[in-house]
Amino acid sequence: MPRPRQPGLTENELEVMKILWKESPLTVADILSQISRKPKPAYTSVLTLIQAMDKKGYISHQKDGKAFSYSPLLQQGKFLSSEVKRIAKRLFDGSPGSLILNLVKQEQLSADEIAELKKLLRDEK
Amino acid sequence: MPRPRQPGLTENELEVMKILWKESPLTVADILSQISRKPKPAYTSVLTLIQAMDKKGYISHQKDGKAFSYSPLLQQGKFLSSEVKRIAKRLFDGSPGSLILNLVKQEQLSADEIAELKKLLRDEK
DNA sequence: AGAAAGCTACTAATTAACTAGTAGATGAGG
DNA sequence: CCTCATCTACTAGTTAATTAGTAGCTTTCT
Repeated sequence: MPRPRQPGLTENELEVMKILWKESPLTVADILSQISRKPKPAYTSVLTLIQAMDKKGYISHQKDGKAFSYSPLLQQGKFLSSEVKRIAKRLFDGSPGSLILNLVKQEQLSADEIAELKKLLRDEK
Repeated sequence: MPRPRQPGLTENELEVMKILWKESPLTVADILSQISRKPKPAYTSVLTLIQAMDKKGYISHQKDGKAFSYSPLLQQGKFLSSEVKRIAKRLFDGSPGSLILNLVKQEQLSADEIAELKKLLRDEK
């Protein structure tokens, strides 16, 4: 039996999506220029990655002059939601509360974040 | 260039660690009997996985009668902390606050969890 | 139109992760 | 002590993910 497909996005795929979420459509060259990972991958490596993402339905392409330009299909908000839910399930057996408590305990939050959190909790009640 | 090693634990590795965190030391047969994934993997598949985890330093082994018994070396608390930190960085560029806010917004927490969160936030201040 | 520049498609190689069989070692029981 | 059950070690095959080169097509510019 085979290696199972990674749920969600791989690291490289996420890097591309983050770039496209900021601005789109972009060509492969545009995306490559914004990739900070080092060593910077070859043009064709990014192309191959992007073609795979296209095939998986994460992005779409349209002809734009000489090159293809790509746009995100997977929405950032939806991805974050599903990912956060998946993490909670994976690590805390589906209890988002446990995840949150763990986070609050170990991280020091900014005053602004604490204030906003308190406000959210008030409304929740 | 190669495929990079997955940071943290893979799904199968995590399943084994969860079992060992509940009770240890355990033999391969013990662990296999507690694996709920279906189809249940072959004995030798679990053995291979466990040997790899041993090599990676996640667990240790000692002779126990005929078979080896395994115990966790990676502590649950440490793993959760590092994992949660990694997720926050990956998804929210290192802002645990953003992760928490996203979680609180989209998940309905139990009354107990809300209470405990409020208490934590009070102390934090 | 012809040449240069750039882009895509195709091919190929590598490693991690996963799966499982076979053979040989080891320990337990009669 | 010998047989039987079980465990380990070794081998091997598969797919996903990643990397990048080469060849050929397409656009653009002169």
